[in-house]
Amino acid sequence: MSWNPVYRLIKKIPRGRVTTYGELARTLRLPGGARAVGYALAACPNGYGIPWHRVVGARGYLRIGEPHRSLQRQLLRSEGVDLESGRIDMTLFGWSPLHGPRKRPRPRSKRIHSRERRN
DNA sequence: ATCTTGACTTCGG
DNA sequence: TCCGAAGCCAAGA
Repeated sequence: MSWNPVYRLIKKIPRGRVTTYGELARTLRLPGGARAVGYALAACPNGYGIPWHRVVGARGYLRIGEPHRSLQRQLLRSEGVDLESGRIDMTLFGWSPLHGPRKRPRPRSKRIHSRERRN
């Protein structure tokens, strides 16, 4: 079970961070794509310390149905992941197995044109 | 073999 | 940014 590459990778997700089904699928190059990850998680065993709750949809929504959904909310909240808006801000809490924490986009400034290019 | 369903993502309007 | 449609794949019925 926990020798499953999907689970192994999920174990690497840091506390307070989340990643997506698609990201995991891409990383592992799963032919089945994102859905395959969903299937793996549906069969996810308990008691192996697999932080299944840190896997969310590409847009920061929880894809699992009740009653597990509530548990996932609670677990994420306990780690400091903000869900108040109904979805997770991936620019803040997203994490990639390959690239680590997702880079926060530079605040869109209004005065871009007056900026001389550097580098 | 066909159809449905789901812990999905991307694209176009 | 929001929403529906389409693409996608494995499992069950």
